[in-house]
Amino acid sequence: MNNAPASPSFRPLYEQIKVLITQSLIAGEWRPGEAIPSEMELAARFKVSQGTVRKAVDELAAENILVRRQGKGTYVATHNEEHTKLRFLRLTAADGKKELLENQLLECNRGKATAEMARQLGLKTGASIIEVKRLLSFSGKPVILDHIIIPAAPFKGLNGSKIQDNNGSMYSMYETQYGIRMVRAEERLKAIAADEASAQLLGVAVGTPLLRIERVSCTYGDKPMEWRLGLCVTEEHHYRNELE
Amino acid sequence: MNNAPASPSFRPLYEQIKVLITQSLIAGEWRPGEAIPSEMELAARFKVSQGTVRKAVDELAAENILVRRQGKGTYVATHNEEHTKLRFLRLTAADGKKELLENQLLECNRGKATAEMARQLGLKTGASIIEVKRLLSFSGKPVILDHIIIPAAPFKGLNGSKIQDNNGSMYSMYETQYGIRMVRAEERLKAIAADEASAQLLGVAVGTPLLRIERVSCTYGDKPMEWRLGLCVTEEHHYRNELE
DNA sequence: GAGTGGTCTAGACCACCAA
DNA sequence: TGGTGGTCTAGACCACTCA
Repeated sequence: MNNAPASPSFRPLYEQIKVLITQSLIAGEWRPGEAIPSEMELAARFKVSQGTVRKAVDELAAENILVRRQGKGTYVATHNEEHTKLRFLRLTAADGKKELLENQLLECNRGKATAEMARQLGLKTGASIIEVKRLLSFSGKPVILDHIIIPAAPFKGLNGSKIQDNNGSMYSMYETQYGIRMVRAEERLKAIAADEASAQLLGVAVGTPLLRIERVSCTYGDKPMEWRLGLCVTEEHHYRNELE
Repeated sequence: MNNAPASPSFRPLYEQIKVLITQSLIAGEWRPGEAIPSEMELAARFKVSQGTVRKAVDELAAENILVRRQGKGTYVATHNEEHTKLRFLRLTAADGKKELLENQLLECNRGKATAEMARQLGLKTGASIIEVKRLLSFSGKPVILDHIIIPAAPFKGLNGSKIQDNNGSMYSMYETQYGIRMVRAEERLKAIAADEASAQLLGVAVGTPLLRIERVSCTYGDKPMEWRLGLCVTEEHHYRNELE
């Protein structure tokens, strides 16, 4: 119905629709795993043509924020399903075999954000945080030692048992317990030598080369919500990456 | 003009157009950096509407195979321009500063593919290959020790001086000298300890943890064309990655 | 069969670029 | 000023899912 691109703010209509849909996701109007309204309904709601909604949804689907299912509808993407559960876990066995993943919780404490951590997570220095340490094992062998920090405010009441429930997927837990979905993450990888504490937990010799993965994960609107440091034994595993 | 999806092979028209465009790229009809025909011309050539061509080109642009420039035309993507030159190089300084990159050629030999290498590159065991070893330095400090293997057939006449010419970018050289563009790559990362030879060349102590990057790069049609093993000192650098 | 997303078309107008 | 890609619309028909 709106024939010309809106003159005041010159951004394409479909980008404005994208923003509106994202805002509804932030507001929790549709939770992870739920269906959003059909293209026709959205078109009516935003007073644009179906094609414009389609382009907005196409891009959100390309960003793994929505999932289209032909004949059924468009859904809010989730880390819960088998296929997408470990989407951010790039570590696989060298021989490509599928492995059983075990999760051992080591610590779960409250604390205050350091200046550096506050900067990473967009908080104020000294803000309340939750700190988790855990050990992930593949087929019984320790492989990843994780140190995870999240702001306490959005994750009220989080404790060790909630983490244990979701068979090791923190992202799955964030979604089902708090409706918070991580849509993007940035990682920095380095090779380091295992120190005494890490070596003992991972069952390797001190000085063993480890892959150090530092990750900041963001929810809708690129808002950082989790900082994570993983130390990985890469003797029998490697980190897969695709460049395009 | 074609109102119904073609009945014999049921694939969307725009996918067929994508294939046709890709074939022209393989055939070298348009070389890296050149403009391809306008959307209207392509639509006429393939006897479809402009919108269908647009969708095909959109996807090829999303895959970094084509580049659209509003008001000018659509171009074959390249590794030559400043912005895209080091697209596959994910290593950056820890402090984010820009650095001067130097390239020191160590070896450039002909050889025969081992069974494993032949498998990786889609060749027959014993096929002729070219083997390159080089050292990349950032601001004078050695950082990456590369071992590169490519099939000899498509790269006739390649030698050390051609590698030196393109200020260290092999991909740039492949394009300008042979019209072969790498569009995709798959990497496997591990942490290993520096052996004697690597340690000496990289100027670190034996046993220093190194980031080991194994990469297979593919040209149009996902045809593998280069295998590469990089050993990286990550004391002052890290490998950046974005997960979506 | 009704409803959803998926494809294709045709035509209008806008923004950008170069001559 | 003319050509290019970019946006938006409207309508037709196809493919898939489910009741």
